[in-house]
Amino acid sequence: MSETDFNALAELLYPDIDKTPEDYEKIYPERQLKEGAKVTRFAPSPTGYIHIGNLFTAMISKLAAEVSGGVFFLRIEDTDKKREVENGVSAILSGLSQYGIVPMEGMTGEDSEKGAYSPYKQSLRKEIYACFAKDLVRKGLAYPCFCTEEELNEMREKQVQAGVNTGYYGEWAKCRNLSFEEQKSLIESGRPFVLRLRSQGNPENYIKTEDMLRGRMEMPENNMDVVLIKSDGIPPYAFAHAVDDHLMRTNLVVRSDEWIASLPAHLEIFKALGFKPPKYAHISPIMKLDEGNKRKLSKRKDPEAAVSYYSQLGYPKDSVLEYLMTLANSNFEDWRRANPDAPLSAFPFNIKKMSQSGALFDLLKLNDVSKNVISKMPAEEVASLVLQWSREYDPELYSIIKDDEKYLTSIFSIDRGGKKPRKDIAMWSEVKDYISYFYDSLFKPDYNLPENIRPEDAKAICKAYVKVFDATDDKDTWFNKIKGICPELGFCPDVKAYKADPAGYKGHVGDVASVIRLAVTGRLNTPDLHSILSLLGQERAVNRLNSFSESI
RNA sequence: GGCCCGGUGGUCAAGGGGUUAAGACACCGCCCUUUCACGGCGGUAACACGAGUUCGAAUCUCGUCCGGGUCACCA
Repeated sequence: MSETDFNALAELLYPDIDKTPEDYEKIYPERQLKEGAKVTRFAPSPTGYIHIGNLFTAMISKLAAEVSGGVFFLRIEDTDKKREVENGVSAILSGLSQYGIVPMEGMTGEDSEKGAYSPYKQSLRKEIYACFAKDLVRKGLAYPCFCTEEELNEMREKQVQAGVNTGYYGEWAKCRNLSFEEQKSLIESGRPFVLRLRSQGNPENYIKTEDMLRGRMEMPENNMDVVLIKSDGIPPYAFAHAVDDHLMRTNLVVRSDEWIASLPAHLEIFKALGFKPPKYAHISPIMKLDEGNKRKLSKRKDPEAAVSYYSQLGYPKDSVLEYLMTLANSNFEDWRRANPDAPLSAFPFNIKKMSQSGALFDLLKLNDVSKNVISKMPAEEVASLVLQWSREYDPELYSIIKDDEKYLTSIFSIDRGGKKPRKDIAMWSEVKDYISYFYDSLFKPDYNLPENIRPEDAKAICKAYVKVFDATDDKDTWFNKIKGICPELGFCPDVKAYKADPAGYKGHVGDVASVIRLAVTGRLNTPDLHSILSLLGQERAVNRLNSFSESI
């Protein structure tokens, strides 16, 4: 085919496209940013709720932009209408914003956006893609392919039988060498077609490329005549990626490492278009252990893949984010210990320090991180987050706690603050059980007396204690009273003295306290007992002591 | 299967020719302590395997094995 044929073909294929690539270069000029500033994007397809891996990449992209003084934007890749979901953009936006990720530019709602490189939704960029596609046709680097699905399948079968690589390439690429007349008549007859890249690559040649995390990589050149424009006029990922990221002036593409395999094709498309490719950071996906094997978290199979899973269980957003940070940069934990109160954004994130192998998602570690996060929150914040969470996910709990936020706050104030705060709540869904004994409607005790205490003694302890108990006592007075009833009950008020002579007593003051704790809370382990008793107040505490001694 | 990327304790990982091979989570023990938690101290536990280069290899090279990814008009 001659140059004039290419031009004629281009006109035939895209008669309505008047703009040239140069026009778009002017419309979307180079960004004026300082040296080294990274322009990154998060580019999901609106296929439903956001995946924890998506959140991870989004967070990394945002961080990379932030630490370099660059731009992080959101582009929606809605080029596959089959997979699209109603309100997909909103789902993504709300998923992100729940975790404090607000793009600086791009889509802001189902049909709204901000920024000078619009539109940020690929389905709205059809004309732009067509313009660059037309340009490639003109240059002889793209051609229409009229093969049907059946033909393609047939070809693939033959390739499998012949033991060669599958795909549309080389001599298998039937439509690659159609004459202009053939193309013309097929187009004019209305046959559907896709536009393919006329690959110039030879897999015996290797391309060298540099990945931000992996360093040098060598891969065979692409020789696939990949699809640039689908029969519906919309490009698949590869072409849209090249055009959009070039025009939006993205200079760092952070994406999951499953894209590595298609990098040679992407690079060839950039080259064909005359674009300078961005830098790439291919990050490893988050994995899980499934019957002894590692595999990528799957949205379909694994509930913990959806970010909603964590909201439902009530992990605070910072817990998830901090956990993800420990996976992203392993020095994060050291930094956090050194800067316990610094905001996440103060961390000197370094994308190059990211690990190259996929990390197993570790819920235990998440819990630990979360306990730390929650332990640092003021009681007011805990109360308000619990209220917020329960309103959505546990209406029963909400109805019980909603009317007295002050009381709720005092519950969470116990052993909070100071240098050694309690770390025993990892997620809000644990709270109901945790605070149950503070609410009569939740208090369903199952008294299990420790083996070393006889029921008669437990009864005697309650009886004696009720007589001296005063909910308004300060802590010292309170404890002294407990010590005070010890001797008459046969218990030792001093633990050390008891240990020196265990045979001389029924037990020690700790055992007495345990009985009181059990009577009042229904359990053997609780936060500070004095605070609990004060909060419960005289009447409720005494009632519980009495009903305890009746029921054992 | 071809191609690509990986492989340090159970998990996350530092370390890139000489280290007693960090640290965190989990687990265990002790201490503190009216319980639990917190905190402190200590412990169990790792360089996939085999060659090579080298005085010396977790580190460099090759091979093997294992794991992951990818081979669409999906992203």
